[in-house]
Amino acid sequence: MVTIKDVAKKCGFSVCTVSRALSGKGYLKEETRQKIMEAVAELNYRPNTLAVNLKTGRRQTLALILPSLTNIFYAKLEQYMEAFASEKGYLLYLSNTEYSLEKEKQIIENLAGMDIVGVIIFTASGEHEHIKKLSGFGIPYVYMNRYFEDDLEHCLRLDNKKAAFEAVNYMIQLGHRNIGGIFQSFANSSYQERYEGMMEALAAHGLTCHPDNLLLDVNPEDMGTTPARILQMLQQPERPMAIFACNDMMAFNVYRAAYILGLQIPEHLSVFGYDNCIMANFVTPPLSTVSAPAKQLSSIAVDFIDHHIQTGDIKKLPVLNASLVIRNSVKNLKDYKEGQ
Amino acid sequence: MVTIKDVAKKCGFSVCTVSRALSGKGYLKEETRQKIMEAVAELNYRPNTLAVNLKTGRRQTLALILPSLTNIFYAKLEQYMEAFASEKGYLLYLSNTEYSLEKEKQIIENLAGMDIVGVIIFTASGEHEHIKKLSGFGIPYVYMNRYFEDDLEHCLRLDNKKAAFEAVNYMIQLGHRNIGGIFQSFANSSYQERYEGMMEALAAHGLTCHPDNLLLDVNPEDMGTTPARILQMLQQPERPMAIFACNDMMAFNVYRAAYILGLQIPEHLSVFGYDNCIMANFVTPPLSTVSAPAKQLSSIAVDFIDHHIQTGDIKKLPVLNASLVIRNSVKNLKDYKEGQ
DNA sequence: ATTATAAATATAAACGATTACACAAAAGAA
DNA sequence: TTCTTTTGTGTAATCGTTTATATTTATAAT
Repeated sequence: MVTIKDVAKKCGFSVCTVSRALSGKGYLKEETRQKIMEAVAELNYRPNTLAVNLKTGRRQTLALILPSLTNIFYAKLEQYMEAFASEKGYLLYLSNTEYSLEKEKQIIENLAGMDIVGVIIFTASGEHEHIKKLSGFGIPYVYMNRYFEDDLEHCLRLDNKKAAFEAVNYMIQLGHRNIGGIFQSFANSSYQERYEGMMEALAAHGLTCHPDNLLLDVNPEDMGTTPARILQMLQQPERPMAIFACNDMMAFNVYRAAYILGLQIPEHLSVFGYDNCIMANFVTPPLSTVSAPAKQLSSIAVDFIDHHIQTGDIKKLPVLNASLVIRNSVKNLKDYKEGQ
Repeated sequence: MVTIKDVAKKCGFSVCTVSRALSGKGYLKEETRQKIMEAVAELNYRPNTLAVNLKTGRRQTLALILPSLTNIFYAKLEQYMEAFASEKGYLLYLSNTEYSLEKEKQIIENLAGMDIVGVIIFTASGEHEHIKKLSGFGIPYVYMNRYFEDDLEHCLRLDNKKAAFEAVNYMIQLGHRNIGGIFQSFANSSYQERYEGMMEALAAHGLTCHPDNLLLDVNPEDMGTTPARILQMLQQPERPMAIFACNDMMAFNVYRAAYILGLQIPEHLSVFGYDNCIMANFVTPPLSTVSAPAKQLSSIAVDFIDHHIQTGDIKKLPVLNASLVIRNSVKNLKDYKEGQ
């Protein structure tokens, strides 16, 4: 590696002068600067950020911890995060836990020693003691879309319950009565909230959901049993006529099951998703889904961390609302009846 | 920040002894170790990796530069890369250029100073002088799925031409004659190769492609004109009965256009994709596509970099083959004819 | 008891940068 | 000329670690 010392030797000035020439601070003869720059160019010198950051104490990297990147919702978020972070002068270090708590813990543990100044995390599990530790290291952090009663000031939340309520309510309004649901593990509080929203919407209309039409604790990564469970649900005599899926990926699983069974969406089966990922536009028919304000979410998260770093105090985090994006995956039974 | 000095002070031993206790090297009384560990725990001390890496010269981070993460193919690759990298003891620094050459250049420029020891890049453009510079900094790098004549030893290639040939040939075998194509910019050599493969397959059967059935230089990010161009192509009297798309995302655009026009796939229109991204499984009907060996690609790339770092020499890179994954998006016209 | 060896700890020099401080030369003011 | 002030450059301390070397103490060998 070529160091600042090599440059100094090459051009005959002191290390300090070279450093000055590069940073542009302090007095410097133009001629000297030129010579130094020449040497820099010739040697292909680049300052070692390890050393620079160690010396200056400037730490400029934020960590974004996601459970997955194949869920396109996270991929979209990553884009926004990167944009906002770089706007504020931070680099983004991306980490992917693959839904593993172990990996998450390991990453957090490493973070403390890395030159990381803030952490934005979509934790995969309900456990979060390992994350709270970051406080001890003086590293600001924010949980995305999670509800932890004992650490609420760090939770940037979405009103998942309300959004799910609205989605299910929408289906009920269109005349659906027999509505099924598919949910991932409640260890992720946001899924629990979506579940509660669904149940409340049902209850508000005096409806219930037959246990056979409710899939709980479904594992998104499991390409084996997940499709099987959905197929099974759809083959019962009392099968649901509409399904609320806890996220788009689950909704796409329903699409596939429907395809296999020869069921047409929305004619024979209605589906509602959650995430509004890009593919929701491209499936046939386009999926009606809940849209989380990814941009806003990202902007607030980065701003929260930045503010904490700059001032040391904790900004109050809002609870954001998601909205419904209506496309063509839910049949309107009202029109149908009237039309006949 | 709590440093090793603080720990030393707290427990009354020297900095050096504390360092030893932590690394487990050299002689150390068990009692001392215990005391030190207590202090470490009490102070919540974590070594500063900036300093550690600066001192040890151990640089352990590889950079993976992708043009996008919303293209799920890249997301999948990221997963494998991370797995293989961590297997070899590297961390992965992920960077997303959003298809911008400017951003790519900027990232490369920064890399030289960061504690980055190797670069794996899917460059978005045909320009690559900025990447070749990495050699000057002593940073190993590998281009993924690109063909650069003047830097071939760093190109990990897929035989895109062959794969495209096979895909189009497959459609021809099933009886298709009027086949259209959709391609992104040829600045990305891999798309040019796919184009050539298609043309060769056509030519091999004495077929050609009407210019109106060939969309070139389509911009994947452009949600405006891209769909419009596809719709237009499909509304011509001489519209193609089958389409070879340069990647799955483009194929999904065709799906959407077909949905809008009321064309059924594959009954009225056949489609072949390229990438075998996860969603190819979930669209209706499941998409036949070219599958790049993502795992192998990742493994070889990481191994190449690692080998270069360890030994200093450049391993010869192979040209990998992609394979066809046949699902249900291409109609079999032969059977159809015979069936009638 | 003396010496050699092993075990436990400390001192101090790095790693590659930044920067406070010191110093010298040139320019301007008296 | 002499004293300030400005400009240009160098010296050396520092960031938080690791580690070669030195030093002390305990143990074993003679």
